[in-house]
Amino acid sequence: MKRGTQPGMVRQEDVAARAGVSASTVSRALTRPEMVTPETRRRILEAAEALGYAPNQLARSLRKQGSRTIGLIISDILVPFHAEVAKGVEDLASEHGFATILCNSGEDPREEMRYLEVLRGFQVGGIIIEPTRGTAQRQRIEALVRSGTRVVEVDRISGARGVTSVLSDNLGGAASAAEYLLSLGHRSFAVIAGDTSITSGKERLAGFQGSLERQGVSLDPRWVLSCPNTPEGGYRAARELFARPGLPSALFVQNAQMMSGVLRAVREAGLEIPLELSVVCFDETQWAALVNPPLTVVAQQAYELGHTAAKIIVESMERRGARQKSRVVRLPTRLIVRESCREAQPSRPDAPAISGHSRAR
Amino acid sequence: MKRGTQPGMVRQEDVAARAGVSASTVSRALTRPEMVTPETRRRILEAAEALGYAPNQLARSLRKQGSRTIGLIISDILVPFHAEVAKGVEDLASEHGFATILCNSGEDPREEMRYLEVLRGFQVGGIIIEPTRGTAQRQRIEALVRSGTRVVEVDRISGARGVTSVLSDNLGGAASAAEYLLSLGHRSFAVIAGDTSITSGKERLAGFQGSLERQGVSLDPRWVLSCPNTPEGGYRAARELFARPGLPSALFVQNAQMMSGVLRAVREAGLEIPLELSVVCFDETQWAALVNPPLTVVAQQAYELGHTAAKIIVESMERRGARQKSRVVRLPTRLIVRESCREAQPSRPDAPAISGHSRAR
DNA sequence: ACGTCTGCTGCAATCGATTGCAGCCGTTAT
DNA sequence: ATAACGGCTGCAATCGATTGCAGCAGACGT
Repeated sequence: MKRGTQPGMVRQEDVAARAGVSASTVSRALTRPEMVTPETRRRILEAAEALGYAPNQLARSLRKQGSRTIGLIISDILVPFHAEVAKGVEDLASEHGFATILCNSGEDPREEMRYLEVLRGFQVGGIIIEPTRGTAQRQRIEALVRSGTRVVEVDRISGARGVTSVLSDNLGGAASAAEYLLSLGHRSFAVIAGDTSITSGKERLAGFQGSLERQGVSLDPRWVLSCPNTPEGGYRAARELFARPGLPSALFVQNAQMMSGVLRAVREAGLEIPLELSVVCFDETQWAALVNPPLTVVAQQAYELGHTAAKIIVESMERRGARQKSRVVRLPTRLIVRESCREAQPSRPDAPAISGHSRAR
Repeated sequence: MKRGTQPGMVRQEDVAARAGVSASTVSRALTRPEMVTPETRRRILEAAEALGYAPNQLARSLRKQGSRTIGLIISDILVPFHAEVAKGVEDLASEHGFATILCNSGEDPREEMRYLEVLRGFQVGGIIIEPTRGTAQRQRIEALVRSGTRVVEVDRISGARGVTSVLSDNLGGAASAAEYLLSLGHRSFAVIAGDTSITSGKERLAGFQGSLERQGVSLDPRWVLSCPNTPEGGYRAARELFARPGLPSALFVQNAQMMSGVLRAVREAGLEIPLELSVVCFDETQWAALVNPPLTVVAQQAYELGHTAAKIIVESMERRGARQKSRVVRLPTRLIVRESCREAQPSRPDAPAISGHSRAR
């Protein structure tokens, strides 16, 4: 009767009964084979197989004080960059027998805090998070770390002390874009910077600007636009830029989400890339090579970002003694040159307002 | 000393001590407020807050015989369609206080079986799976369902009895593509069908072909190519088609992954779309409107697919009495007309082999 | 032949939250 | 005044796997 309520529930004890041993022995046969006579072990495995036994991870984790689980908090799995990070995490996790709990914070600090709490409740072995700006979360993260939870940040830095971060060399990546444009002769630039309150945005802007300045070229702040990191944000920013007189000859877009919006604006404005405007953007995507013209981009190693973060957590769990010390891992970026930039025209007297020719269908 | 090992671990008992009650009362204050005096409850909540208490979900789930968790098995989170499904699942789950465990099967039946087992071990409340072909998995799924685990299939059908499936109206979607092309006057067609051993591929092909036949047009099987559901697969299939003489005037590509490969082949072959070839593909993507020309596609409600599947599981858990009966939910598709098709030329004497002009950069 | 050691197994406590049952106290009806 | 009742709380068992400790058998040495 009692058994009937959960027909599928097979416990170690059931396996033990069938194999004629005690539950302890079953446990040992499964987790520490060397402690059990081969013959006994064989009988137990056979019984387990016959009954379709699967160990109850909840009970195991409860006893072991920690589950083989990694919590992943990202802003939005629909953004290909995040999906790649997630894949990297999941691959490494599953390779080591860990499960991945996926949480979409939607860039909302309150959701992020809630998830942090939820994951703690699940006794996860570690948390990988892409932190939003905000001191409340930073403090929460610090508290978690102090209480012994392993936390690794990806893509951004919250500023919390004692946390390891894995991210791209945003400075270097943006600088390589700047250098490339400079080498083509460009001297006037616009930047669609996106959300500069998060570290990645800040770093990319600083990298781009710094590289220019090292070459004695200054970036006019009126041509640097902040906006939400979304296609819509990019679209609006681009529209605003294109509506102004004296458009610079080159544009740097700080991520691919915004870039897709920029392309829409480009199309609507009837601008010719790279004829009238050279463009480089951060992030490689499936479609960067498919659009017209193929885009020159700064590629991040998104998969490796996630993979590395997960590896740090798993390794710190395996050798459980050593307390992880915090550090920052930077993964290099790579400039992929395609066809969205061309040499700056020697010296147009002064940049004429872009012509208003009708959209080229 | 013992306490010192896990400094962050606060238990109900600790909260109870601080509030001057027993652990049972703490439990009730948290989960069944009406059973506790308001004043007591207030003291308990205060103590919990002060100590930073978070309930141990593992212990709770162990006792309750089931966790508020949904397992999601998909082939690859990098495919935008799957990411959207995942987002739909995660959104609904988190709305109801469920966590989502993400598993990438990589389309590998053995991985899929392994994950099924892992998820059972986690005592998940339900499993959402995108099943690969194969009888072994079908049987495993049937066994799971018999043993009381809630399983919902998305996007595809494994054939397992007793399972609810949520998928797109592939037949209707493909038919709408066919009808549209027919209405433009096309009479000769090629299809890049992808993997026709999985139900979605099979259904789309059947829908396309069926629609043609109802109009008295037949589909020449030599112009129907199977291939892996990947960009590379689409690329190779397209190359093969383009190398043959007598290319039909319209092409149907059965998903977006393959479509991105097809575009590459189109570019390399120097084909003009829609001038020399009209194209429709299944799946809406971020980039469908960005490429040249913007693609006419059959859009699926991917997010809703995941959302609906998760809802079925959550609802069946809430009213735990009722055993879910299996059913099939079909979500409609929508044809989005852009610019990748044009009217068929009245009557070219006979389709000339495509010209081999050099690649237009 | 006896003691000792090694290797395997079982017993029982444990992880933290939940819940049936019983006890306690104050209130109300008779 | 006493009985009955209802509301709130605590006790202790429970979920399933793990593990320190002890027991037991067989091997080996002397």
